[in-house]
Amino acid sequence: MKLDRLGDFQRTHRNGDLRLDHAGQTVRLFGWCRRVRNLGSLVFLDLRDRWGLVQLVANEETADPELLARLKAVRSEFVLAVEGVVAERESKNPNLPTGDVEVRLTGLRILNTAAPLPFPLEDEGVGEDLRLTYRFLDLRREQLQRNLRLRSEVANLTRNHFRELDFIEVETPILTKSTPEGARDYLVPSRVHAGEFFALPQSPQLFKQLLQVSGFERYVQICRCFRDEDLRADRQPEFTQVDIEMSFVRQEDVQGVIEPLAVKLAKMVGKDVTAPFPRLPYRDAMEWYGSDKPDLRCAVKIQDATSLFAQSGFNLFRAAAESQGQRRVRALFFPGEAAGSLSRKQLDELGEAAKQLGAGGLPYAKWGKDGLSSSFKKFLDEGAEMGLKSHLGVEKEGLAVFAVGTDAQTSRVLGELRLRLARQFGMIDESRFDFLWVVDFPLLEWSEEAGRFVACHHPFTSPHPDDLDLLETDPGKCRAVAYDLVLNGFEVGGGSIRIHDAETQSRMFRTIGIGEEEARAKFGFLLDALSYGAPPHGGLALGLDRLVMLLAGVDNIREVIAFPKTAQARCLMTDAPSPVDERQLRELHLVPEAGHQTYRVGAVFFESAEGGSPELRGQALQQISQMAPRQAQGLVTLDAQGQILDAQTLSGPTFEF
RNA sequence: GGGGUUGUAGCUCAGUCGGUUAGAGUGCCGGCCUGUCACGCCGGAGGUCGCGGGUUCGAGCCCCGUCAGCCCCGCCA
Repeated sequence: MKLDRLGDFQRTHRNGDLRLDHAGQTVRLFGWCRRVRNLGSLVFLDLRDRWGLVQLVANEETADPELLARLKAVRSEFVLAVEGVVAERESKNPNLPTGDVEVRLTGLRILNTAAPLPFPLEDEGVGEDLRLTYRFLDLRREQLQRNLRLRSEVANLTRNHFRELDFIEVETPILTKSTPEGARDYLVPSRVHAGEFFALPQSPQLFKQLLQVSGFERYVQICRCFRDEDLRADRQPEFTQVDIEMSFVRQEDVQGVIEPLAVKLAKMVGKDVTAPFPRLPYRDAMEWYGSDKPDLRCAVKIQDATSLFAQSGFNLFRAAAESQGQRRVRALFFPGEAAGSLSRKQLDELGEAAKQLGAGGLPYAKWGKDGLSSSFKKFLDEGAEMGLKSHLGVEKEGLAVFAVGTDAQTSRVLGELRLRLARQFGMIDESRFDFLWVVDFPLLEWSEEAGRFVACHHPFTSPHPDDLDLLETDPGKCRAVAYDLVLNGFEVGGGSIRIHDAETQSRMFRTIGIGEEEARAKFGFLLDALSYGAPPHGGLALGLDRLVMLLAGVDNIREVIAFPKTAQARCLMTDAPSPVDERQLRELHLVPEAGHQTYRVGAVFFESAEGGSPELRGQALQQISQMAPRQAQGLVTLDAQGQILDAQTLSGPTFEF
C-alpha cells in the first residue's frame, strides 16, 4: 500500500477530549485504528491515541469516493492522520467519554500500515510469553498504559516530596565494586584491566553513606539496582529503589519523612491511610503473625497454647509443654461459618500444605454445626475443650489449627497458613492499605552454610545502643536499629541507622568473620571515610516497583515494568542474554588471545549392555545437542571390543563402518 | 538446585476409554450490508498437537527425556 506523508499536518485535539462543545469544529487528529466497522456505504472507525478514543465516520452520500475507498482499506492498528468535522451522533454511545460525538471525515492520511497483531489488544488472558515477546504491542494495552502512567506519577510525586524537604538528588555509579555479603553480583568484565571486574550495584548503600560523610545531609535518588538471584512474582533482577539517606537523624526522623510520602501515594489511588503507622517489634511480628512482613488486613493472630496441654493425654503436645520452652504449641483460630464447615478433604489438603512447610501434620479442632471435630478429639474431654475454647476465644463456629515445634518451625507453618486461610475465608479486606513499621530486627543471624554470623540487613547497620556489648558476648541476641516498611504483607521498604564510627564498624566486621586485612581490602574506603568526621546517619530504600504494583492493585511486578524479564531472567523480546562474538570475549580477556587458542576435546562414554540401540543413541544425540551450541558434534558407537560400529553427526549423515 | 502447573489453528480453548479426515469461538482473506460501536449475514483459507525418543496394529491422549511460560521452596545483606 502506498503510504501518505505526515507533511505539515498538525494535531488540533486529543481524541479523548472531544465533546459536544466541539460540534461544528474542524479538527485534525492522529492515532491508531482500533477497529473498522464497515457497513457498506457507511463506515465507522475508532481512532485511538494516548488520551482516548473517538469514532470517525464517512458515508457514500457525502464523502469523497476516493476517501471512502481509502478508509475501507484501513485495518486494525493502521496509523492515521485525519481531518473532519465534529458532529453530534445520531446514535450515542454512553460507554464512551466521547460517545456523544463523532468526526465526519473530510481527509485521511494513512501514515503506516500494520500486519495483523499476534494477539488481540482487548483480551485479558493472553499467554504472558507472547505478551513479553511482543511487549511493544502489549504496552499499547490500556492496563499497562495506566500502570506506567501511575508509575510516572509516583516517581514525580516522590521527587517533589523530597525536593520540598530539601533533599539533594545525586547519581551514584552503575559500574562499581563487588562486595562480599548480600546478593550475588552481576559482574562486568574490564577490558582495560585484564581479569578484573566491575559489579552492578545491589544498592547504592555505601555511596549514600559516603555522601553523608561529604556533608550533603539529605540525599535522594531513584536508582536502578541489580541482584543476580532467582525471581518471584514480586522480584526482578533489575529493579528500582527510592533511595534516601540523612545525617543527624534517629530512626523516627527517617520514618517521619517516609510516612507523609506513603500517605500521599496512597491518596493518589484513593486510599486513606493515617500516619504515624503502627510500629511492631520484629519479635512480636513473628510471635503474632509468623512473618516479618505481616498482612494486618487480617486480624487473626497466632496464639500460644502450650500451657493448655501440660496435663494432656496428647503426647505430642504434652512433650512440647514439658520441653521448657524449647518447643511450643501454637495455634490459629479462624471464627466463622466458612471456617467451621471446612470439609474433611479441605482439611486434608491443609495438612498436606502444612507438611510442605515442614510440619509433621496439622492437628486441628473444628467447631461446626454439629459441634466439635478434631484430629485429637480423644484427648479433649469436656473440660479440656472448654479450656481450649476460652483460651482461643471460640464463641461459635470456627477452625483452630495447631503447630508444634521450635518457634522458627511453628512461625513458618502458621504464618503461611494464616495468609492462606484468611484468603480462603474471605477475611482479607482487599480495599484496605495497611502500612506498618517492623522494627528492632536482629542484627545478625547464624548461617549454617557459612558457619558464622551474617548480617540480617547489611554489615553497616548500627547495633541497638543497648545491645552493643552483645556483639562479642551473644551476637545472635543483638538487635539492630533497622526498620522495614510493610504494606499488606509486602516489604515495600527497609532501612537502618548506620554505624558511623570506624571502631564499631571494625567490631561488626570482626563479628561476621571479616578480618582486619579483608576489611581493609574490601571496605578500606569506608573505614577511612568513617575516620574523617562521619556524622550519625541513616536512611531507607523503597522498592518502587513493588510499591507501584500495590498502588496499581496488580499481583505481579512485571505489570508495572515496561520491559521485564521472565522468571528465568530472560528478555523474550530481545532474546537477552545471548552469546557474543568471540572477538568481544577476547577483548575482555574472557577467552585466550587468538593465536594461542587452545581447543578442548571432550568425550563422554556411555556404557551400555545393549550396545548401540537406536533408543540410547537417540537420547545421547539429543543430550549432546544441548551441551554446547555451534560446535561440531556427533556420536560414535563402539562395540564391546572397542570397534567402531557407526559414527553419526548431529546434522549430517550416519557413517557406517 | 528442588517442587507444582501449563504447552493443540494467529489468539483463547475443547478434544471422552488409545481408534475414521483433530474441533469451537475469535482473528485473517473474499462477498453482501446506511447508524455501527464485540456491527450483522454468507463463503474461504489456516495445524511440526512445544521438541526428541519409546510403548502399541494404532498416540494429541500412555511412558521416558528435554525446552519454554507461570507459581512456590531454597536464594534475595
